[in-house]
Amino acid sequence: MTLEATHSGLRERKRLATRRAIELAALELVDEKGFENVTVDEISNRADISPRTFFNYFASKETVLVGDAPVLPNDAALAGYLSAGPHESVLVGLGPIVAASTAATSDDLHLQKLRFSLLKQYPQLFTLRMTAMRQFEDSLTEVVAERMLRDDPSLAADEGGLKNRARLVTFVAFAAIRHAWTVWDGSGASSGFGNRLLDSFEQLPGILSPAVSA
Amino acid sequence: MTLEATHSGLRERKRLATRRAIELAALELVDEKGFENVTVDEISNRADISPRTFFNYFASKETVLVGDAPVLPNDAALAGYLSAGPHESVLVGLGPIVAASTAATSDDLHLQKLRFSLLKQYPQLFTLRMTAMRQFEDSLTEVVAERMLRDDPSLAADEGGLKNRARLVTFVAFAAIRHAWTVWDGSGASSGFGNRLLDSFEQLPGILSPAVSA
DNA sequence: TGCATATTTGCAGAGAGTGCAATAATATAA
DNA sequence: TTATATTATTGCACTCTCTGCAAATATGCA
Repeated sequence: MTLEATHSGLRERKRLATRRAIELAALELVDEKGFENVTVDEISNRADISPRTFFNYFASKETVLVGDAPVLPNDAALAGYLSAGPHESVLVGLGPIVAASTAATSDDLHLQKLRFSLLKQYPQLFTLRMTAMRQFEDSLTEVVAERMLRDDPSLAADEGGLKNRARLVTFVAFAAIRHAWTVWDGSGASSGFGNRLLDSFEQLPGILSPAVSA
Repeated sequence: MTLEATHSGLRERKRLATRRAIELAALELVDEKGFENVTVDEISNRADISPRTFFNYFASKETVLVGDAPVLPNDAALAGYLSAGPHESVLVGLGPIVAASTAATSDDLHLQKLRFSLLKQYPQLFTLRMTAMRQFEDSLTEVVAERMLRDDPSLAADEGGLKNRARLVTFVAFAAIRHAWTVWDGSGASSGFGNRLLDSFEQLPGILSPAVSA
């Protein structure tokens, strides 16, 4: 139910098909020839549209490659996180939520793999994707803040402090996401990315411990 | 002692002056009119050089704005971190090193403030700067790995695991850097950025600890 | 069918960025 | 100082990205 997806007239379907054709053409071409050796004209040719139409769908040659940012699911996992109580880590508990968010992609497997490979290969694209995630980051920060508030209602007294603390948690969560990306070897698709993600989250408390458990 | 800085003939000094003039012109213009309303031609005009020369100094309109990435200092602080021993946190101890690295800028205060303001205002620029920090990130990861090895020589058995662990530590350190940036209000220059940075690092244990102090 | 609305396309043009060759400035050695 | 080598600056032509606008085309709906 993506706003207009239920309508699904001929127009809608054609638009989606065109969008997908452009993405596919772009990803394949860059995979074949390298980012800097591919022009928008070529992409448009392969996708059977005019160059002008390309820019009706995507703002730039980069944005067509990075894909949509994840969206926070409004489901049971989220509710569970919010009410987990003060004995569960505010940080590690974020793992399953992030995993659920990133799993909900409209891409098929082929596109996903191409994207992943390109994001690893071109830091500029990876970084652009991270920028695109800012909104997701903000939603996450709000969720964390609410969870903290539920765990300890007295935090409401210092709203600014709460927000800052929540932001730090979110940033660290994104560090875990980056880590999962970096470590996940495309070939080792043996274990899905979701598991890899949870793994990185669970490693987080441990990076402190060499000093603590001494 | 930056490779050729000791030479300091007329040529070197002119080059530096030109570089600085371009940076200043670019930062001021973007501050005055907004990023998208400034052209390379305008920047070149104000800096009294030809547009072609602009691209001899900087690869793009963006790179002139973000400044150079920090470099790891090879000093006492670094040596202290490496030999701090297993009872000091591998993560929090990174704070002073990062603070020292970011403090060593060739920018004067005016440029620094303009840059900071623009990086906050334009996410694309902030992201570009983060990309530029990748090399610094790699150096940091190596330092962390060596420190871990000194703390526990048995880790040498699993080289891949060590590297991954060190990477996670570095990524989390960068989360702290981002946090410091986000929280630091330019106006509140009352406490320098260095202190703000240390503050964020010291908040990390409170977030990573398995459970709150319940 | 006929009308309203959305999509595609071509075209002209601004701006970013590059390669190349000419020119100017600086360094160096006699 | 002068001749010569090296490096920096510049102009020019060119490719590519991206935008505004208006004409043409396709779809939705009564």
